[in-house]
Amino acid sequence: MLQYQAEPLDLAFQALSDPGRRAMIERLSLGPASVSELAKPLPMTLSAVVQHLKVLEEAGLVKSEKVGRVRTCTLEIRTMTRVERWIAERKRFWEQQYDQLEAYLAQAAPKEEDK
Amino acid sequence: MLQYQAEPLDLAFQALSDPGRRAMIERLSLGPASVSELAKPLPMTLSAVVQHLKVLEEAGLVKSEKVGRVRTCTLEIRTMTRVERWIAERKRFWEQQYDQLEAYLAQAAPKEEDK
DNA sequence: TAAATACTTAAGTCAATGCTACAGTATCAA
DNA sequence: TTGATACTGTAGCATTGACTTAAGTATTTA
Repeated sequence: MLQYQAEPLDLAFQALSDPGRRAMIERLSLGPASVSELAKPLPMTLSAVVQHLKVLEEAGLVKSEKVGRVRTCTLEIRTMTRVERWIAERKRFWEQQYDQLEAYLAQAAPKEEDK
Repeated sequence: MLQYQAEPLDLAFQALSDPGRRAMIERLSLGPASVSELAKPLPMTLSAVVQHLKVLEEAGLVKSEKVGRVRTCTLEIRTMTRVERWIAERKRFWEQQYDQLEAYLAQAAPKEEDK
């Protein structure tokens, strides 16, 4: 699947496709948290959470720093924005095309209210 | 991975994580297309494209209809919007929290310009 | 200093993915 | 009716992915 050079968007969408990882992102959108805080509500071992965290960090969606024995994680909002933007752009093209159709229909058979 | 009941967002993010499938979405954002039109620019067999198409349809990102021997595919903009919204909401929470921090800092040590 | 805490790392397992090849099945066109 | 089009469907294969268990390593706390 990702045996070629994976691009940023591949990694981000892939990371967001897992409900556990999305739960972690949801928690982090409320503010920084430690690894065990992220793990607490999830039905899996700490080990698994650490692995999910790695996926999120490699996707650039989360960054973390260790102080003492606690690793604190924070959301990387810029990557979220990049993902949002990709979708917004596709929607924009779609709507443009839709507008063109409307314009065409309007000139072909103008509605009363548009005359 | 998806051995439990997969939710809509799981499927959508998963579908969007593949560059080939994103290319198909990009093409469809410009307007409807047949399966072979979608396949033409992609470095894989038609068979593979059909399989990707199935993933996109199951995620609700694309719908298609067959007329004669041609299957025409169109983008399902509403699912795109749902994905966009999930991200926008996380960003909103994040920014709220950021605003609160700013407000706190402002009352703790007001800057000249804010007095 | 001994015990608890908070991770960290490495196997190992098993299902899910992304392909290709190959063998169809309906249209449509001459 | 013969051939080309435009898919469709399935088997097989190599990778990836999402865990768990088990065995650490630093830091704090008592």
